[in-house]
Amino acid sequence: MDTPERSKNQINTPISKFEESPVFSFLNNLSPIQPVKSVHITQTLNALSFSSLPSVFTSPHASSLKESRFLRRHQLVDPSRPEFSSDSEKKIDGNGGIVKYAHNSSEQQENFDPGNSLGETSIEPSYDCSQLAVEFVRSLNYDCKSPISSPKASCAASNKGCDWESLISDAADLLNFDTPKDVDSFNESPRSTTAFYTNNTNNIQNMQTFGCIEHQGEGMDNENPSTQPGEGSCVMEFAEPEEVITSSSLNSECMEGSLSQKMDAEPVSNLYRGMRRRCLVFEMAGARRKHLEENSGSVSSILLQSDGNTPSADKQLVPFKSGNDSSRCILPGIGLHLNALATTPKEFKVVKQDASVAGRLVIAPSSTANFQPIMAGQESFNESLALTSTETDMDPTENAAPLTEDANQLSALIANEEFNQISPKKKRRRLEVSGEPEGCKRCNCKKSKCLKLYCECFAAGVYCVEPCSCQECFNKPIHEDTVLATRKQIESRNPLAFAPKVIRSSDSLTEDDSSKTPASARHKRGCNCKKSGCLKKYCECYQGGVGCSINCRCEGCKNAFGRKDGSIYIGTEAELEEDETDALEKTVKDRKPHKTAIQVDVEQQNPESAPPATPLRFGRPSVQLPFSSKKKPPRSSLPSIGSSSGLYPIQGLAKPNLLHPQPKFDKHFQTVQEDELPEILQGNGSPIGGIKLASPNSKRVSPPHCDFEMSPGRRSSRKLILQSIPAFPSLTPKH
DNA sequence: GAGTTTGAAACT
DNA sequence: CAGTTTCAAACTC
Repeated sequence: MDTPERSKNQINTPISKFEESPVFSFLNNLSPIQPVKSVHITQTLNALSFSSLPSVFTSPHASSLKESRFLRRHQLVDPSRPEFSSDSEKKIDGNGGIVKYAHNSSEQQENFDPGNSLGETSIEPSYDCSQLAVEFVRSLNYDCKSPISSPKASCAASNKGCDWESLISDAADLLNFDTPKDVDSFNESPRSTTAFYTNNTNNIQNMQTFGCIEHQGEGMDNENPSTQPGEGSCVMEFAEPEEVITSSSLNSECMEGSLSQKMDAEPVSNLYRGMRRRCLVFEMAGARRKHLEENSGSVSSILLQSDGNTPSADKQLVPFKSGNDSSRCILPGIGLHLNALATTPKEFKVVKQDASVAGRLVIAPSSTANFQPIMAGQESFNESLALTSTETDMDPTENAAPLTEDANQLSALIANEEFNQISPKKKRRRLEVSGEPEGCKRCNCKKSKCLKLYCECFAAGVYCVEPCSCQECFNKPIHEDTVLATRKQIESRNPLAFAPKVIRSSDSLTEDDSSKTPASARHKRGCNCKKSGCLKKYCECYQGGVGCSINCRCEGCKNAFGRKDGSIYIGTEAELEEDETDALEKTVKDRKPHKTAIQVDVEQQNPESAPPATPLRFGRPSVQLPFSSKKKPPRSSLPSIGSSSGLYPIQGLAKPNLLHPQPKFDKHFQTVQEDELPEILQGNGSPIGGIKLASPNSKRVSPPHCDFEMSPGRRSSRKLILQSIPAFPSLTPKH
């Protein structure tokens, strides 16, 4: 797989959905070249794109589901680093949903030999899927506005697609998912979400000619001399694509029409030009497969043809590359997926987003519950965009332009990355200043070797990337074994160690109760702040954009997102003084939130009506308060986080989240599906659950009962939560 | 950019 | 489980 040939192939795939546009022809000429950068290209595929798809299509659930299903690894494009390059491959086991990171290492390469399994198992069918995948990617990209086209990503994925079985088997060893469901889903589902994507631009032409996805694969093979049947194709899994297709009612007519349009839309958005990080994301397809089966529609038939042959393909990991920082956050893509996952009730299993960071590799969470919030904010944002712009996305005219830009911009993007890499800190600051989400994580570890939870990257389940200024870093693909072993060790100590720190109730719950209140989201363990008053990012709750809860042992909590005591702060001694000072703020703030609450209600009632992009949606009402007047908001951005969980009903999609720019919040927002959430969390866990937004004063609407109820006994809830979490373990890889 | 503060993570 | 140490982010200057 890692062979140079493949890399070349990857590069070629620019995909095209430009067929009609003159640009397309131009690209075709160019495409074959860029083998080196191909990696970048592959990376460019963002989870975002995937996430976006669902948004595009009306069914929110589907979207959410998809995200959950995927394990993603994001890689930043780094020409200098082979590791991140196309070489790294992702594999998912059909059975176990096992994910393995393939590295450049010879071993892995051997496993991935293009010639091997690919051709046999899935290639033909895969083509169909590939197109779908491509479309998805494009659509996603378009939504996300990631400059990099899905094609690249697809290519990377596809290159190794041939070896799926072998890969899967290997991967299985590395990562095992406990959840039987996933496995079953994979096995059972005839369809494979994975699609094989041809690298060559020529393929695009073929596709055009054929007009149908089914034919695409063939055409591609024929025309592309360079691409070997097995090798050339890139495997991508799209949980969503299928859904999308079904939802959209893809017709045999097809792919050309709607799909091509979608493809066009993908185009790279200018937005992505910013820094990019490589993120590898592993997604688990299992859940999604189930979903597919259920949805198996006309479209599915098309897709499935290939899949049926290659069940494993579904679980393949897809490398994504986020176009811009936001994208990086993978979580943009990732983030979205994460969010979706959170929103999605049943199907999602675990995804780690490194999410936050676009460019990082996401390590499959050992624990089922692990969703890394990584780009959640961005994702949400993307989704929102997608939702709002679905129509526009479909518009071919727009798409064409972006694509061309992508090609041209690719070099520029790479340059940007390099530039960014140079000074991580500066970069970060820039991003923060600019308001970009921080989804991408960067660490500055000096002693932990990035193998402890001190390391944000490690804690997020992602590999350190160049932007990191860590020393003696072991959190790199090269040391995969070490990383996995360490993770395992840490998890043995604390199964929830890699679980999302912030848990918000899912859609169903949120819609009625919690959703309206910021309280819906809460920190898993709660904070222990003593001096910061939970008003600084030292506080994990605050950092995560959520209010403190019963679980918190903080002193003098003033968390703008919600005090642990509830709306009424009975405060600790010291706070009384502060309260006075805050009084003014409150007066102003309280009203704002109130306003927002109303708006929220409206949205909930008419979720579709409200445009996602509206500023209001960005943040929770409460969120704004904290930063108002006196205190300056945290550097990065205000945590709009909360908005997602509590305020906005997640119905279908977490629209509000999408808009949220902040990375960290997003990151924390790893969502857990309602179903999955322990009852405690859903109900008891968030004291707020019962609270209604309407309360006039409450900047934060906390249920009155909280104050009274907050007895020490309540804190026990924390323990309960932990217990509940174990339910997710299935996701954790077995070793 | 260096130094300080802070609280989580790790250790005892 | 509590106390202490270590660590790196967040923050300040």
